[in-house]
Amino acid sequence: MANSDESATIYEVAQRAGVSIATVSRALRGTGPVAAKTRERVLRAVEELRFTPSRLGVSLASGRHAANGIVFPDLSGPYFAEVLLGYEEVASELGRSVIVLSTRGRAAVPDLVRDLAGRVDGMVIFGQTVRDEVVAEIAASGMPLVMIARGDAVAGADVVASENTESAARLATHLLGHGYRNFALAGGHDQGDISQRWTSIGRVLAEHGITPPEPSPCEFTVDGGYALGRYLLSAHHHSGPRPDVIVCADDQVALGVILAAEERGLSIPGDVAVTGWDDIMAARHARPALTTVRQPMRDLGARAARALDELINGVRDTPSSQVIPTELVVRASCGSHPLEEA
Amino acid sequence: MANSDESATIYEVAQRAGVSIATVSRALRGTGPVAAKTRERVLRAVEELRFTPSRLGVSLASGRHAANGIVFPDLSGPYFAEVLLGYEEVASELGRSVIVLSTRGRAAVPDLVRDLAGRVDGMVIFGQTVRDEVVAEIAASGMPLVMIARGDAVAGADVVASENTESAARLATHLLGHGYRNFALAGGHDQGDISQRWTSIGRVLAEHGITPPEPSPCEFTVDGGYALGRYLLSAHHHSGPRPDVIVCADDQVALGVILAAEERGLSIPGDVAVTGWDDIMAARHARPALTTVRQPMRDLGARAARALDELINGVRDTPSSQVIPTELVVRASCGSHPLEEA
DNA sequence: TTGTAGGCGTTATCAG
DNA sequence: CTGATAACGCCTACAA
Repeated sequence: MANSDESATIYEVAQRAGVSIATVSRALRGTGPVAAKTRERVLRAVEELRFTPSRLGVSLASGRHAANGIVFPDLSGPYFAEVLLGYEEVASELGRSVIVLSTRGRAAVPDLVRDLAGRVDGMVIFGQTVRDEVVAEIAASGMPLVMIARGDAVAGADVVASENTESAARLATHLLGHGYRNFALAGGHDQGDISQRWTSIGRVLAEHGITPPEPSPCEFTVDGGYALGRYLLSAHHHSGPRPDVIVCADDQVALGVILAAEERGLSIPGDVAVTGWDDIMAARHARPALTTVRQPMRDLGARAARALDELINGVRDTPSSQVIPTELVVRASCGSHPLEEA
Repeated sequence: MANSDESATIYEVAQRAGVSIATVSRALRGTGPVAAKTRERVLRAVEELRFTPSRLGVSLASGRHAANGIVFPDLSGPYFAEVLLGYEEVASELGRSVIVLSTRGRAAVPDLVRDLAGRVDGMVIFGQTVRDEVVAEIAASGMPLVMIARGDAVAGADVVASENTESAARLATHLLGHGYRNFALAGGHDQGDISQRWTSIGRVLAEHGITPPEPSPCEFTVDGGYALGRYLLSAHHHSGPRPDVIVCADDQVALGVILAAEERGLSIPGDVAVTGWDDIMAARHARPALTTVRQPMRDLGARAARALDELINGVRDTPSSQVIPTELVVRASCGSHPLEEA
């Protein structure tokens, strides 16, 4: 078999079929009239040569990449993976390839994002991964844009986010119902979805005459939560009493805090209650099982993909904003539940 | 601001700088001599027009996509996410974009893979995601190819896998040391890395005079493990005695089996021991903590990316095969440890 | 040192 | 119905 390394071009097909390249293109794309007999000849030539149109040629001529990008702050942990899953699934169904970019640990993020922009027809960006200025530049260039989990809107971009304010208030209220009064907030963030939650929790606490604590910063990983947990639960570092509940920015942080508590010989929720956010797989299986707020991560990705497709195809001209509801998932880590058990 | 929607071309830059496009190209790519003064004019024009070379143009002319693909059987669960993380990180460092494709639930996989092949300079494919015939076709077309976690080799393709046979034997030996004799294997697979493990475990059992059990098929998810666990642990469905240890194909299955055991009122490891594979995050936090075999998932991705880069750049002409060692992680779910505690 | 012109692989617009 | 031919945006011999 003389397997040529390079794949055939439309010219070779045309020559073999004894027609012009225009006819080949028409026959293949059904974009114009072609005599049945001619089409057959073309198709046979295509078959024999195993011709596949070059993506580059198609894209250059049609002006479309048939691909879209997604920019993550990080790819570690279950949260982003789930979003990607939902995104890829829908994008693929819509006939679009997915190019992923993680900005984690990368220096020249703006350049990477610009490069990505040159490869796609539109992109999704997680809030707080790319400087506002760069996002604005991309948006201004006319690139269809969908922001995920971003607090403030960007001109011309769609927004898909999960609900934060109400669910955070529900969580706070639930914890107050358990009788906790000395809250600690694990995982600081001055903008984006997490800050929305802290603000909401702070408001509820204030309504109950409790001064909202300042969120303690930490990395959003198990290790980060562990380190912060050790700090929060050590007597040395605190003037006031030990917190009776630690509300964590996400489940990974919460798992780390639980580890730290165990190490200190503290029982959960007996000595200190812990809650997470997201409802990742480990939350359900943890010891104790983690009270958390379930985010519809796949749906987040899926909706972003659909919104982006609408933008790209010009189905919609006005930007849309979707907020997906979340669900409070009460498990053992926040204490026994007198209400439910009554 | 008259922000043109379309970005500038090299022609506009050339015109503004009062030079030819060839000079612009040379100035930008440093691919030929350019007078310092001329270069300056060009760079200023580039700046003013915010010119970014079109990827399509560059790729078409240079014959390179500066991108590579990766084909997953699925994107759910922590395993694939970790591999992707390692892969994207290295690929990005090497200046290559990453296009992901998940074949899960998709009908026209061969077409999707062919399309992907048209967008990249090389690709990584997980074992058992694409029919051998199609893989061979891609390889024969001259596309640099790296297979991950695939049992048998493909002509011309690199292979990166984690070690299975030895670690499975180690696991089996450890469990025999606990005194277990009635094994169940959860998660059937007739080829690929998982079948290697079963084979290895079977061999060790046989050496101890135990007839190796047939692996029970199930979906590789928590739900799949739960369903199978219910079956394996129900008296009705078994003529022989209940298994005293269930070795699972991966951690997710194991977590599901644990759930099923709990539901049946069986204690782990008291009534039945359970082991997983991979060491995903939930394994460490599960109740009881899961004995498992840690796979270096990020490293798997990272090495695949490097191997692929070598193939693409022709650094290597003979295919390489890497096997990454794994680590037996003994936790509570397989029983108390007299040896360690002695 | 710089410019001209051909090529990369399609699509699409015109004439025929 | 079909065939030239001009884009699309860039790179790079080859000439000047």
